[in-house]
Amino acid sequence: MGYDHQAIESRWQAHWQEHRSFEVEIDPKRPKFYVLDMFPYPSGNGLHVGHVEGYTATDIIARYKRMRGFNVLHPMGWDAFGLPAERYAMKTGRHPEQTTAENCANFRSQLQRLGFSYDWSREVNTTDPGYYKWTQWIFLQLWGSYYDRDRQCARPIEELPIPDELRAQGPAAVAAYQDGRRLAYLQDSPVNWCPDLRVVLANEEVAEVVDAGHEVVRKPMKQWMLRITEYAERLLADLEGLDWPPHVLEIQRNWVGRSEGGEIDFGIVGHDDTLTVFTTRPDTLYGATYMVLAPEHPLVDTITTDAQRSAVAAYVDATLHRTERDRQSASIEGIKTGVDTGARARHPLTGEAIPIWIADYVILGYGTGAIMAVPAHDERDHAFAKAMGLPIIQVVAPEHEVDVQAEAFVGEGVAVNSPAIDGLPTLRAKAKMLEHLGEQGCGRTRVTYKLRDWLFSRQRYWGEPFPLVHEPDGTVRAVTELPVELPPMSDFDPSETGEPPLSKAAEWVQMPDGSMRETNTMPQWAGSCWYFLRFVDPTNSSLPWSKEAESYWMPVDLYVGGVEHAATHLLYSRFWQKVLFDLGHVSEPEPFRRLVNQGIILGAIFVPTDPARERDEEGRKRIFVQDDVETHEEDGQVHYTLRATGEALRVQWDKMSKSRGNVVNPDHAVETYGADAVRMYEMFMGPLEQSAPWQTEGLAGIHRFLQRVYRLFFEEGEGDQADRLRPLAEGEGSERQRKLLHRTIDEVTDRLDRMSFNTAISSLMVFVRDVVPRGDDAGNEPLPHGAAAQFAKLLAPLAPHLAEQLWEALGHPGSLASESWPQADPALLQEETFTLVIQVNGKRRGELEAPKSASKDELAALARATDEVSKYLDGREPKRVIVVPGRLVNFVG
RNA sequence: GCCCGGGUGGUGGAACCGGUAGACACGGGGGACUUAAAAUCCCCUCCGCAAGGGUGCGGGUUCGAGCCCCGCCCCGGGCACCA
Repeated sequence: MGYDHQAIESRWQAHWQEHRSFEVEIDPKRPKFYVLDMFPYPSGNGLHVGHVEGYTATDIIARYKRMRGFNVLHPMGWDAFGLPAERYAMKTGRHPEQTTAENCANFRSQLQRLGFSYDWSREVNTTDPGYYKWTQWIFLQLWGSYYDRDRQCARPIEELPIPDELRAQGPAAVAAYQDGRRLAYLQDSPVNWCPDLRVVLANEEVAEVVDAGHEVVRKPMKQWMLRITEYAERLLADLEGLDWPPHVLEIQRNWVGRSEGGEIDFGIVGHDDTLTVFTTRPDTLYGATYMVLAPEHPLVDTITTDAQRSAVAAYVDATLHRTERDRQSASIEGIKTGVDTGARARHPLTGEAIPIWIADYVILGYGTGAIMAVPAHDERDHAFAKAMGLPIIQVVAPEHEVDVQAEAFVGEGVAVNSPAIDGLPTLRAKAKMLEHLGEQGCGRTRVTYKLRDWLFSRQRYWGEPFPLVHEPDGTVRAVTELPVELPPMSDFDPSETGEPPLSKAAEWVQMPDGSMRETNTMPQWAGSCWYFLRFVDPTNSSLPWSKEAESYWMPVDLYVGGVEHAATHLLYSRFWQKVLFDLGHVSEPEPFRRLVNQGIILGAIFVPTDPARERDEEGRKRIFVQDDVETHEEDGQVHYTLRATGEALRVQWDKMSKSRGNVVNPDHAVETYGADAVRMYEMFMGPLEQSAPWQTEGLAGIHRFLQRVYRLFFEEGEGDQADRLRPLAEGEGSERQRKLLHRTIDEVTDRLDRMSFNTAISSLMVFVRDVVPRGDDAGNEPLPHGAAAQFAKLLAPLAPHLAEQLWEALGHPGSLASESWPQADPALLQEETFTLVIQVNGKRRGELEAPKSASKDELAALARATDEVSKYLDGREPKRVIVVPGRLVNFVG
């Protein structure tokens, strides 16, 4: 019969399911290990091999840690709210609830066929009212809190101190005061609106949508915002101490975008208003020759002179209608536009009147939305000054000559033309200037962040409803009865003006008491911001999670997923975790201790070798898939040609995508080669973090290895007879076999600890190759029973089905999953001799077997006596002899 | 432009703390078994006939560099009017 992967795999999958092998409970006596995958959006296309890579890695770790005695939490669920289900529904008329349920079932069975050891009793689904009840509950925690800047933590809104004069103005004033400080608040301001998708987007989402070819414009709308900016400093500081890839830490730091500088107040000629700017270069204040406000800046209206009013209005209007793409490309080309408001600012030190402009290179949301422009020392200001003919004054002098009229000098130097700070180097000049301004009462140090508040409402149907109602008097009230369920609807099209689909559910919106429900829904991130918390206690109906479960299981010890979530999901999750931490709902300020990003699995496409033929008549790229291509070899080189015409092609490895047609579905591979082979191949391709091409030949190679393993244990039965376990030797076998076994145990253990799965597999391959002598000596050292059993255990995390089969055949009842991990005997890892490399002048000239116990002098003497050394020293006495015990001897002469 | 990664055989990749470069596979070549093929097993496979040369290129440190330092080139990713 041979290695029948289908029979073996379905048998053990059924066994695990039947025996609930991977279900876990809190056990304070045992150390816990929480290993988590980024849960998938269950799309209609099903799982692809890219998902499988990350899931296999976590499964190996989960199984390994179980065998090492840890109580392992390894759950899976579905991030099932989102736009695709809704769009699919619009196309086909099938309700998202229906398609989502089907897709989840499909994903689950695909995952089960791969033999992943998830605790399925903990499965969660973000679209389940029993789940999103708690998403809504967390939202109400945010809505019900404010950020106490003195204590640097969130506190219930009831604890917000109300100034006496406000209290005197009555409850409406108090409510407005509170609403202005809640961590969730309504804001009426320009948002990123995508007319194609009819949806508003968070800042983090804009780039992706623009890349997909959609327009994004800025449009004023009333939106729910989350005050993530209050957490900027903590989101930054707490990155310290996380075991995350440096790359992801950098992305997070970039998003938070901390910068230190100062605020400077400018008076406005003829007005009482103060114009405050943020700058990182207060030392260049004397070089400020004009001011720039963001077009949306609230002061624009007040200060614009009548002569300039129409020009300013036109510019503001144009800015609002410019797309993000426009502004991006303008920035790359360095094109600057703007309009003079006619107003003049009073320089705080010189008293000079300098013009105030508006320009869209200044952004309302950053700093104060206004800048002092120092064209001599800022490239953008320089470009603008050149374009508008504004003066450029040098106030920083580097060691070498610079011409600031031609080009901005942005580096450090010594302050010049700056009476208050002349002669000071930049760093000290900055501090001195702020100190000086502080004394005058017109400046202070300040830290700003690029991070903006998080736009949290979407005009979609398939998302969590906000648990809020609007009273007729305009106040907002929380709904205490959760969940607020989505009303059944069949028409989800948002209106062109951006009215959410839920506004059409008239009966649902209208509350009996006359108030109206909020009709926006939450973004897809909401459900994924806290799912790792729900997994610790997924069926709790009275609490989102019990204190006990949370403090036992959290934080996540290992989190594996794609790097595409580095800015969004991870930042948002950390933010929610911190709010929950402040309010005492969780015990840790950071949710994910260790993060690993799996690489992308690449699929093959074929393109013409001839560059002239890369595109067809219509200018489209000509790409072909495996099925179009014929492969043949010549001189050991593989050549590809187009089957139809014989045209020469070359292979190109590209990210798998449906449009390119190079997606590999794991189901087919599982059927042909088996789940164990697919899992092992994905790990054998290379380091987990690295991208690698999917090559069927490699998968077949792993399959062959598993067949070899099978044959190592079993001999084929004759006729209808089942395969039989080979006659095994007692114990761990010969000295050679024992040494090999214990070296393998040692290596595999070390390599799994380092998540170096490809090299762990190579250790197993060496064991299988060498444990039983081949050829004529085959009968001399049969496979020993003890070694076979320990090998089965080593194989278990990587190829769990086959490992179970082997374990059972060795006479062990039950599953191997809860057996203990083998331990290497240190005595057997010690070799008595080693290969001593002999070098002369750093070049390798020979080697010999030397005893481990030999002293440096003895090693040198052994090496000195060899013919090679005499030959290459050619009669000279070595000037120096370097001996590295256990490694080499080098004669320098 | 700035900031992170990374460049090792025909291919995927090994190489711990600066100490035998190319483990383990894929592909290729040769052989055994077979009437034959498949499957399986065995041997060879960085380049070179050899001396020797080889880890993107040029230099440096060192007895010794894939690994450390300096200067480039290329690939991947992130950020990008953030004052």
